[in-house]
Amino acid sequence: MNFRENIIINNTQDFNIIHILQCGQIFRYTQLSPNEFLVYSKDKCCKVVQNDTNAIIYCNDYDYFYNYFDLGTDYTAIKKALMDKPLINEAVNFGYGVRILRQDPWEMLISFIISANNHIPRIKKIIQAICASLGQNMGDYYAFPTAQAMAKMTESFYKDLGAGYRADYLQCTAKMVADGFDLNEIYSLNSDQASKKLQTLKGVGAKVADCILLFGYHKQDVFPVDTWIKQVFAEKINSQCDKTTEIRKNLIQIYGDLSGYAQQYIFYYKREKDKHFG
DNA sequence: GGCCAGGGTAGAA
DNA sequence: TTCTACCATGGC
Repeated sequence: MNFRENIIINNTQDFNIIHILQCGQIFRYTQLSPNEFLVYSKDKCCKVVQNDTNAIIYCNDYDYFYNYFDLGTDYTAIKKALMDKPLINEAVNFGYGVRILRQDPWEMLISFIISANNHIPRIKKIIQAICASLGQNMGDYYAFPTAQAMAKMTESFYKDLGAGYRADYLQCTAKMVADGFDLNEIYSLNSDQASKKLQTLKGVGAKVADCILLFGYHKQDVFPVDTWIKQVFAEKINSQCDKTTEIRKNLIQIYGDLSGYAQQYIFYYKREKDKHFG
């Protein structure tokens, strides 16, 4: 692949590509070597090389990927502000290089509909299959397909790709967006209003809406509560309460406008710990 | 081979 | 408004 531009990041305390890619916010990337990754967004692609002293993003659209990796945000300050809050210290020390990517709302919408009650490896596989069959051929890879391209396909098409009972959600939601559901309007709404609007789309409930708002619209006052977060909440805060809405309300009360960041550090920490230490 | 996954929907109460 | 049964699939 040919890249004309590069972005050099000298502060590796606030940028670690492994933390960024494995904290559950993105499903389209491939590992080339222990420290080299290809990352895909919409119809674009970049290569990230992580070293001890710096990280380099090779791309063909400097501005897009500067914004995509949220390089204008001071994560040192965010981590400092989070550190005096409960539960977060170990998680931030572990996943210090996490950043919340500014991804495409439409891509997040489809990706997190697929994520419902699903495993991450399988989510990646289904998204890859959708791109390969409906996305524009970019030569070395496939773009994420448009709503129009996805709306043309039938439910059984998505079933054949392995989407299971989410096939119907994908078809319906793609058609609604292709028919004029305005994803840009969400930017101007507050998180509660935005969540309600997103939940009028099929396959989008409270948790999926939170993920779309956090990863697609960079709204930080939301806290996606999945099974992993539920486990942490039960272990560390309150084992009696298992109602998702109550857990979410509690966590947002603790972390406020930094909820989205806190969620990512905690999610990454919990999953990696379980992966390596059972 | 059974358990579980970045949960949501429809229908009941 | 809140609670339940049910949902397809495959990684582990």
